[in-house]
Amino acid sequence: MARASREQTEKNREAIEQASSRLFRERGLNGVSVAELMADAGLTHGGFYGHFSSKDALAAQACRRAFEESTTRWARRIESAGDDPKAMLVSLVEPYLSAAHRSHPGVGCAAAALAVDVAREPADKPVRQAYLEGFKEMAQGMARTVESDDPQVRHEEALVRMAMLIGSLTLARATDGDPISDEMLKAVRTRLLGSTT
Amino acid sequence: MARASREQTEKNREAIEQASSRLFRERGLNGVSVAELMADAGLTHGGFYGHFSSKDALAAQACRRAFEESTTRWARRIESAGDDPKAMLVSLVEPYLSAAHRSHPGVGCAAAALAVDVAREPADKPVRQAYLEGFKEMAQGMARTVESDDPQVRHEEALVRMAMLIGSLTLARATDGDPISDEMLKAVRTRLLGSTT
DNA sequence: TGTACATCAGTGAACGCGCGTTCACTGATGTAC
DNA sequence: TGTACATCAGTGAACGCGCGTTCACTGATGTAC
Repeated sequence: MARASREQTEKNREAIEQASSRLFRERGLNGVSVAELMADAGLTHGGFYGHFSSKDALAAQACRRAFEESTTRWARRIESAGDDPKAMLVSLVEPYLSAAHRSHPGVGCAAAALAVDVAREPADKPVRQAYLEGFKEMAQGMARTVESDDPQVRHEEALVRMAMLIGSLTLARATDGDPISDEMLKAVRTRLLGSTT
Repeated sequence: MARASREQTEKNREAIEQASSRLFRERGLNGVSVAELMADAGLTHGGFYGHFSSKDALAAQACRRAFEESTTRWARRIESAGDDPKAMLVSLVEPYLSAAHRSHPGVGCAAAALAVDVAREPADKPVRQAYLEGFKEMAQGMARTVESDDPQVRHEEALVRMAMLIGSLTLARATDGDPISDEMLKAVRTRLLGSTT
């Protein structure tokens, strides 16, 4: 295989970003090598630097993409729930605190999967800015589910709910295999949605 | 330097565990090399395997030690607060959601610092069991601060609070440098302690 | 539309480097008498 | 208590390996006429 068509080149870049977005969430920013990412995209490692200037640059792009997935999914769910804040909240929380989400971090919430990795990156790494923007957008989505006319109240409540969701999911993943993992998801689901849901 | 005395050997092992407990929390289980750990303890890397059978074995031991720090601290604070559940809760939450805790993960909560790393480890790695036991002990401490006679209620509420604390701290670390980081800590503090505190 | 050729996306070997782990060695410690 | 020597904690070089990145090369793609 030699020179690829413009169309194919674009597809390849797409494949690299998609593979990275998934694998970084599954194994962490330092848990996947460039060679693995490229192999997962069906390419060899040498071509990587034709698409990205460095692994750090890709990390930022993959982070952006992972958040796009998450925010788009949330926006769709919020739309489907109509104008009912409670229904919106249910549509976000139910899938978030599910066993399926716990066991598939690669296609799950970027804010939860990448939080600790990003926290350990130096302040000047591009991935931090990408995370910050993505997280703010998710929090804005969550704010739409808060029943209040006060934007400040909505903002604060949204942050509390984000902390609960991400904390719960992260802890459920770390304790997966033990009953307390399910208990963790259930306790927060009940707290956010009420015991009847 | 040749053979060390029994006393010195014990001190060295202690130093390795302490360095690991701190550095693993700061940089993650895969973010520190054996050589760095040993250098931090004032030793050269070759002697490592006289103390531990593998880096994995040390990771489990360091995890246990980090949790011991955290649970001991919590137990001390709970004792100091007397029999007042509200005072107990304040004594745990105030320092937890502080800027100091955010900026010093190496001496901070093990459950928050290691959660994502542990979640990515295979089920059979010894560090997972160490995390699980440590987390359960912290949750039991938190359960003592819940005002209820029903153990089930205390357990569930403790899990919700753990999720809020760990989620909030983790997100505050990932967004450090932006105003939303402080807002995150403050929102959860207010929610847990009330606005007057 | 057909031909000649410059471009450049992807390949795979290679770079220096740091990793976890092993091991021959050193010499002070601990022990046997 | 003093002496002779076996033990073994720590050293530092070395192991095979995989990392991020570079680069000479290939040959189909895209373009100029």
